[in-house]
Amino acid sequence: MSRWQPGARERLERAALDLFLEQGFTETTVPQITARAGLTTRTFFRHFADKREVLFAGEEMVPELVARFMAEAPPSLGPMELITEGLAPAVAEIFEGRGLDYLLRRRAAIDAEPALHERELRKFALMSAALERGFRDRGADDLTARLAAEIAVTAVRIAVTRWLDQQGDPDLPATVNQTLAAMRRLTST
Amino acid sequence: MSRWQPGARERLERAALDLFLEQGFTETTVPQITARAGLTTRTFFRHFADKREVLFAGEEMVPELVARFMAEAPPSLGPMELITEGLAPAVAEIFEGRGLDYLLRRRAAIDAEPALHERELRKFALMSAALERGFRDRGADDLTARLAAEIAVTAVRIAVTRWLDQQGDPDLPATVNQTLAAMRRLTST
DNA sequence: TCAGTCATGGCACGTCGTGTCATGACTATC
DNA sequence: GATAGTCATGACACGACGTGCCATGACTGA
Repeated sequence: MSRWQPGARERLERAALDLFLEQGFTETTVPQITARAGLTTRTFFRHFADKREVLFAGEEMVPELVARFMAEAPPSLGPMELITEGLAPAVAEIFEGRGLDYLLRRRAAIDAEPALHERELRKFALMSAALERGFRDRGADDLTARLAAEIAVTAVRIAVTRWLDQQGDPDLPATVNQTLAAMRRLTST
Repeated sequence: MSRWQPGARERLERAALDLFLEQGFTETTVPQITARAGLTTRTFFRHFADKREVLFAGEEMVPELVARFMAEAPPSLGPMELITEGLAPAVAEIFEGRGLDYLLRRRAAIDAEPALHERELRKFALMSAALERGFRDRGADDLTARLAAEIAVTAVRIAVTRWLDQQGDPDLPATVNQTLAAMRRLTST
């Protein structure tokens, strides 16, 4: 490249999100995205495995973050204690990387397209699997590990929804804790 | 048709599942499926919206079943009571339609292919949305309805996994109740 | 200067999924 | 029975997706 430009990935992500919101996901073709980004179709698929992945870049690392977070937590904590005490800050680290504005636009695109919604569900499933492994490594039995992991991601998923609904206020850790509290209240009914 | 044959859908479903297990989902082409079923490619896409749907036929009705089930339940029951008392039998009605053998083979195919796993997650998301609507119609506030719905489907998802792991014994309602009990025990820790 | 590496372009190709029209079997009605 | 309507299927063309392969040009290090 003769002159420097913002990285190809960023340009593709921006162009894709804009087009998805303008025209819809299905109506947007990969050549349209790459034309707007000043690249070719072949290059798009070198950066993203498929058309949806352009909205999910960099999320491969979430399982690793989760694994590290759990390995570093005090071994004395039981699964539920770990969730109620450690989940909120860890989640903030994962989800607050990009600006709220980007996240809201991204969610609008995802909500409008079942295929993207499915991909979002897979993201949380991967997070759950990482949590489950973590709990098992900390000595939990299989069922407890699975339950704790699913409860944790459920709380996170609901909290993220509410947090975005409220335009980011209160902040994500607080919303996670509120959601967890409401969950405990409900299940003890 | 001059001679009667098992319905086209059934033949396609059987052929597809067999091929997915023999060769994998990606390696199986739609023409291969239709050739084995004695039909043409165009006919496949008249019966199923895409290649994955051949393993998810008839599940559009689940939201309706859920809606009916909730409308018929005594209005006095709170969300959590409704889950602990009504979920198990309702789930059995939904999931025990086909033989255990089919369900186990189907799960093997789904577990081997992320794209199919995503579709499975969407099925549960639709169930959750139907439950959420039902809880709201029964007077629950938004957060409670969402939480109760997600808790219910989480329990169902885990119960189905365990039930299949155990080759169907104990039966699904019992497994759902065990799972719910374990969940309450864990969250009250 | 030369070799190696890396991102990109360009092209061919197989598969997916849809629109459209034609055909043939069954059904109802007269 | 003859006729018209409905329904499932076949056949074909086509656009979009995603991949394999090779060429090119920029940067890097000896």
